[in-house]
Amino acid sequence: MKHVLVAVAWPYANGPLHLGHMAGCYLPADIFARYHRLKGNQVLMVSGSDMHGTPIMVTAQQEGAEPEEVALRYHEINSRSMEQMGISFDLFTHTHTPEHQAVVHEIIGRLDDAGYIEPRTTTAPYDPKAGQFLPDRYVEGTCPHCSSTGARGDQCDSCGKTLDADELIDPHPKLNPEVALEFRETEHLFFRLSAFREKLLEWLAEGKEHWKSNVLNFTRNWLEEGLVDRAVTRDLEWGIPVPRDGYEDKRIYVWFEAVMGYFSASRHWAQLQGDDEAWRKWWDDPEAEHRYFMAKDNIPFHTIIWPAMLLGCGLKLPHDVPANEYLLLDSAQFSKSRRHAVWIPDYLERYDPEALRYYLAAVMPEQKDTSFTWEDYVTRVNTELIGNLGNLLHRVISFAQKNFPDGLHADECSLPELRDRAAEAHAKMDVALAACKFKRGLAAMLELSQATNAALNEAAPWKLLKQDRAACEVQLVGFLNICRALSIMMLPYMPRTGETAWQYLGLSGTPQEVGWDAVLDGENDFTLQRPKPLFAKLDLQKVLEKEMPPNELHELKPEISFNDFKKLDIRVGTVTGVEKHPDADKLWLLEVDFGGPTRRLVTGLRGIYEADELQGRQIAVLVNLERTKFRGVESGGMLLAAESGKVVSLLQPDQQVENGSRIH
RNA sequence: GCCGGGGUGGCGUAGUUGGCAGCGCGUCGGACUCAUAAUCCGAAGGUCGCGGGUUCAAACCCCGCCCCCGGCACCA
Repeated sequence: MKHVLVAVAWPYANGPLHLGHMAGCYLPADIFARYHRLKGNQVLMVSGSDMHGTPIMVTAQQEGAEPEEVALRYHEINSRSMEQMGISFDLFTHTHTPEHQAVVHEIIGRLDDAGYIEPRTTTAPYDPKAGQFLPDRYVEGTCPHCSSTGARGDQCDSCGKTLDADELIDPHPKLNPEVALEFRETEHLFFRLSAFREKLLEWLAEGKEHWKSNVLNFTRNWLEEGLVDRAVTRDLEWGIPVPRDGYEDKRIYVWFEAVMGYFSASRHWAQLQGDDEAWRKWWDDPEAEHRYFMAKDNIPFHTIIWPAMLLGCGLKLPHDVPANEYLLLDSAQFSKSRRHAVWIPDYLERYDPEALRYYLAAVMPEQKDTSFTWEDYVTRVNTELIGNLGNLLHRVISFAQKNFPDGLHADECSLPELRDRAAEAHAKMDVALAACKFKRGLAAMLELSQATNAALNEAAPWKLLKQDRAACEVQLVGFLNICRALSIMMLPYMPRTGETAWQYLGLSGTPQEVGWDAVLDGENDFTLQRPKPLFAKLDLQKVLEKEMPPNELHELKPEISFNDFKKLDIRVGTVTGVEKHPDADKLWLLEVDFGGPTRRLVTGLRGIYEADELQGRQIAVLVNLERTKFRGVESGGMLLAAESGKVVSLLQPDQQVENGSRIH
């Protein structure tokens, strides 16, 4: 019996969860946790909502609400999604709790005692009118290198050099250009991340054979490039207070405290159990294993920053960080702002969570990005989940129940070969699940189901029934035992379905109690219940009708007046020249003829349109947009294009018109 | 440009100590009728991105190149 900590990345509480979140970390973590529980190991699975991110403040501002209100709202929504999807957290909390705050303060104290936290005085841009410090990117001024006027406090777009805000000449707040900025001294706490480079390299040097190569490579690369000490406090109001005099107006930077949630949630869970020390079984036991589940964007936080903190206070390091790649939607990344997403709450309104668990496990982005499409979802659910697995259970149980309503009995196993196949599949699954290879585990189970379908056709109990009823009964017990095995084996993937099948089989207790190692134990007696199909078949046409109409009128922007519209000067022009931007890979420089002198446009269409596709083409351009420079080159307008998922398509008049023609 | 991942039959994919290239969907033919028009059997279909090299043997190792995806730089 082992103690296994299943730690899952903390979702930002600024929006609902989508399929990518599920496939990326919550489902794999849950499959893993359920597998270990079935094995009889002690699992502690924790996560929660990250309440303090800047995106939440932005969302709150947009909605005119308080950050806490927004965060709690999404925390509730996401907690419910987790529950409905059957993600079996021992605790799904959030970072805006007294328990989390207490642990964060404790960890900072431990790091501080060990000499890894130090205050440093820096100068930062301060807006005297607003009475607050400003983030560098909200500061504008004249670039000391190229004298361009629109340089930001973090970088000058004109010459591309990175800057500090205090290098700018005549700095002012971007949002209030008339205010003269001051630079005031401000003290912040820094985490001496750089002190951990050697220790982290040592840690990564051995015993990491089971790590995914991308995780390991990515991490080593980061370390090679060197670690920079990072500020862990910020001049903000939303976040965890800093336990130090003089820091009353500051908060702990979210990247620093959110990862501590793994530890705080373990402790919080223990308190809720009524045993404040219960967490130690996972954190103090040298044999305990910690696994962290997340998508690839989170790798450095879990392989460098959090481990550094763990080293700094002498806590247990991750055993594995099996980060996934991304699940894409129709080959393009999920995106909240582009409304390119399938949200979990929307999915759950119409479809079966267990079918989604099946499908996402089958296409899980374990080695590389994979795609969700509704067509593929319907196909795989109908053919693999229902046709192969669901139908097998249904055909065996319903046939046996119909013909032997009073029960079946056999003294020995009538299908030794098939039982061997089951043993083989069980062993394969065991290896795969222990190594977090969930697609492989699922495939092993379906192979068994497929082989059982074949054996059933071969044995043809519906024929035998008429010739030798007793022999048929014995044979059916053999098949029912395979169904029994499958109903346990499917539990990590589809827990509710496994339980339902168990009930139809008329077996006592729950399959969870019986456990993983009892998969091959055979029963001699079955008294079945009349089964109903385990899954509902999907109709592709109907699904597409529901899901495909673009949600055009969702999230409509606020209404504007005709006068507002008249402010836009949109013209037709002809592209007369196309060149590459000298310093940027994604930008074209277009010369466009509007009937007078040509204008230069900088546009991000490189990679979408080839030069010869643009040359000579008429396009629609917003020409009175404020001029900005893109990596040093000024753009005289914005090209209009339609965007749908991955497709970007230029607008053009459907017949040749005079250059400079207005669009209205 | 830098970093990471990937290019395998129409589509989606497996293949980590180099040893006859597997699987699912789709297609075609057949079997069966217990089952959710489901299941099973068989067939067609692959220069394993390209070019070199190492080896008795390369999808796998080495070198060079091309293309795709993501991150950064950046941008919509």
